Amino acid sequence: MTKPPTPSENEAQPFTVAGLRMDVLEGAFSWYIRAIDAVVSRDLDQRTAHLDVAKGKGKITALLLVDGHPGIRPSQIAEVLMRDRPATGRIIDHLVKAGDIRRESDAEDQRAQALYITDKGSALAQEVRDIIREQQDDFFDFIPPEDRDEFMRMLQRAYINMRNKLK
Amino acid sequence: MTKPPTPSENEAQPFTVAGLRMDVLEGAFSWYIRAIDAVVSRDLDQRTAHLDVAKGKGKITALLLVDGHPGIRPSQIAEVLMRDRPATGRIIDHLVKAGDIRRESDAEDQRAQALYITDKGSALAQEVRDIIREQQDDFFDFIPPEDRDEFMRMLQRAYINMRNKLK
DNA sequence: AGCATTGATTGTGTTTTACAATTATCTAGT
DNA sequence: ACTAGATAATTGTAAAACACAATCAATGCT
Repeated sequence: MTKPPTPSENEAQPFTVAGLRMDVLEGAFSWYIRAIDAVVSRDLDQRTAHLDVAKGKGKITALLLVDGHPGIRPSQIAEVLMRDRPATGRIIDHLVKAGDIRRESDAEDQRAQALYITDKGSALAQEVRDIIREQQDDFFDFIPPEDRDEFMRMLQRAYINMRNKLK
Repeated sequence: MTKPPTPSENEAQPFTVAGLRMDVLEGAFSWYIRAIDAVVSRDLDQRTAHLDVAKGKGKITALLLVDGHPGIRPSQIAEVLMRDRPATGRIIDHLVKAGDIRRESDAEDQRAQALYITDKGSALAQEVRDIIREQQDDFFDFIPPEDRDEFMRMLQRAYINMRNKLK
């Protein structure tokens, strides 16, 4: 690939992918967010391929939420996942069929369900947590530990900020 | 959104969504990345709903790449998008039918195509860039300008690091 | 010339995803 | 207490995204 004239007023490193300068993407946060999401998601799919939560768009989150919040309702999970209730219900179906969680009817509200982790699900949750930690160590090893906290705070702030603006 | 049900005992709020403590998600970068991606993507879909590139999973990137790299090949776009060639080909089909780009056959390699922006596409690209900039200003206004560069560098490093590990 | 490689398209089947409609339960107002 | 409206969840369905296999054409290497 020929070396193009470097952009005059742009001092950011014009880094390339497939021989293409990426500065044409307007240096948009959103593009990198999406790309990182794609890589991380695929990698996570591979690492969890042998588990009930494989190919997870929301199964992992649902499992960990139930594990950490006994008696949680499907609608609460839906809100965290930012999915509608039907989609969330099917994720829960899947986990129930696999024997990782169980449904009970909420004592305070007969309409609602209360979800609880099973022994099998609890073991699975622990396994998933280990996998997530491994992935984090592998992918973010270039960030020194003290900067990881900073990065995490930045992501949390972005997430909170965005959620607040949506309503 | 549900009402905040926990102004009772805790003052060091550990960060909740829908009344649920989120620390059960293992403080995983990947979870926040995915959530932010979902919010940003939906918002971008709304902002571009009236354009040819609406509902874009890759159309916007493809358009900007062609605009910034005259003569680019579909396979190069596929590599940036991290999609397979069939998926990329259909995105290009869509943009060609809409009259935003045009195909020519590459002079150096008769198998390959060389893609060029049209006047219509060029105007669209400018419009898209404006929208992206607006979105960035809206969503990341909580980050002071000097920290935005830092955040951006962090994202770029994460992206590069991940891509390198995939090979 | 022969053969493996690369660029691109078409076709197909699976999986997501959102939306509408339905049932059951709760809450509020009269 | 009773009705009206809101909320929790499920089922059904249609549209869209996505990956994989097969095919065809052009290139390059030996």
